[in-house]
Amino acid sequence: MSGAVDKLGSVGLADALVGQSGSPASDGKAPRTARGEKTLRKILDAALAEFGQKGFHDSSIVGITTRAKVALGTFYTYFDSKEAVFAALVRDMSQQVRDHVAPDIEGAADEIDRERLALASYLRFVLDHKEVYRIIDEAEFVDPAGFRTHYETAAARIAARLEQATAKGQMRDDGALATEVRAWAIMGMNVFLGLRFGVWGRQDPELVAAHANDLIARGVQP
Amino acid sequence: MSGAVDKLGSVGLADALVGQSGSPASDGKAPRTARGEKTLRKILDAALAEFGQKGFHDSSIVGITTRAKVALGTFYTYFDSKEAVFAALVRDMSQQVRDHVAPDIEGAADEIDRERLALASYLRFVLDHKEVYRIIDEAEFVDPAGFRTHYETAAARIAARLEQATAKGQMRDDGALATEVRAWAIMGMNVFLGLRFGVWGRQDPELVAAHANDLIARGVQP
DNA sequence: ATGAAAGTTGAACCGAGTTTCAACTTATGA
DNA sequence: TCATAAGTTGAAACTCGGTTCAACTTTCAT
Repeated sequence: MSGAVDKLGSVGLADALVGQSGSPASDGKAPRTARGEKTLRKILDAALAEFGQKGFHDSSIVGITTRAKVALGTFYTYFDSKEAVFAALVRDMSQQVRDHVAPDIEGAADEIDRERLALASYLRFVLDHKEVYRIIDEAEFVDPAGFRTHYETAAARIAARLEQATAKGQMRDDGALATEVRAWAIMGMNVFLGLRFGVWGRQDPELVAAHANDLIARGVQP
Repeated sequence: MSGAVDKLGSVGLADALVGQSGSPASDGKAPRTARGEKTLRKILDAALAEFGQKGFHDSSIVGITTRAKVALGTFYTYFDSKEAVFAALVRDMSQQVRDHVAPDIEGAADEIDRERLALASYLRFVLDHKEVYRIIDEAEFVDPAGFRTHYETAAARIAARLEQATAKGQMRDDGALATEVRAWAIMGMNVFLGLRFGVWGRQDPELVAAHANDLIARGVQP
């Protein structure tokens, strides 16, 4: 619930700044020593907590540096602005979700059941990382590019799995548009079930995922 | 695209302030004359445009009053704060969506097809009122109560329709949880398809709705 | 017609929070 | 060991936009 980055097993600190491909906003901000690396991690942890609890608007740099137990000015050694930390965080969190779900969907009986495992895994993740859910959602307004990338990437992953299902004859082939519609539909489903049964209320992830998967597999027909 | 409130056929101006049941934030702010009513409408129209284009953070009261062509101080005759207009707008927009969809789903062949009509109608709405989509989304952070009410109400409406479907033997009865899961799943689907094929891209609503409804009705099975 | 109520105006106030910066401390490697 | 680079500090400058308010104008009921 407290949601420190290291709790989630943060991947690549410098990466959060520099991004997977190319530079984000500015360079020369990456830490050059182990000491700096540690400070950067403290700031990211603090930012996650601050933004997750108060949202972007009500969060402040002072709030972040206080939590991180560093001086105000230190913040600007690693980030150009409030928006910049947020963007770094979005990239990081987006990666977290991916890395959490990936191993959980490996041993799937069939391609459709894989989606059930994915949803269950995602729901479990939301259940103990509500802050992450919130931050990604708020990215729609604070870091639109990061937001869009996050969802387009996720949709592409789902679509790829659906292609697999089609190839294996486990899914009806209704053309490319159908596949994309299904991918986005499944993603929207997952996100809203996360909101309803992970953030606003609590419910057994396996149960919810089972019902949802039933919908995907057979629809609602009697 | 410009999205004036009157373009949407705004319902109850005073209602937007006072809310359907009870008072929102403050009273004594409702206009008492036709002149005041007109000014309030101008401000709400301007606020919709401003928030829709720039988002809450980058919007300003000055921006709103300039668009509305009224003095800065006039704003405070009708609203207590920036948050207050936003909340009023959310209530209003939430109503708009409902009122737009309702008539479109009346002549439905069967209960499941009703969901197709609902989605198609919603997609059409999003297509020419992107601002509304954005404002409701941003409500998650600016007016959480309004946001939650909007989606819980919408989910309840979908669930009620699904009950109907079950009663008529057009839907499998898998218990109460299944119904709620389905309702939220369908809602999430609709929202994300709106984002993908209405806000970010454009696509024939009827086509998208047909594919999505197919998923709901029969699932993806071969 | 006239006075009170409703509505309008915009300059000025105000607080809050971001960002800068020059002095200072710690680490590193030659 | 010493010089240089990296990192840290926090007070103060700066910005910006929300909010207030007292004077002024319009409307409307009597």
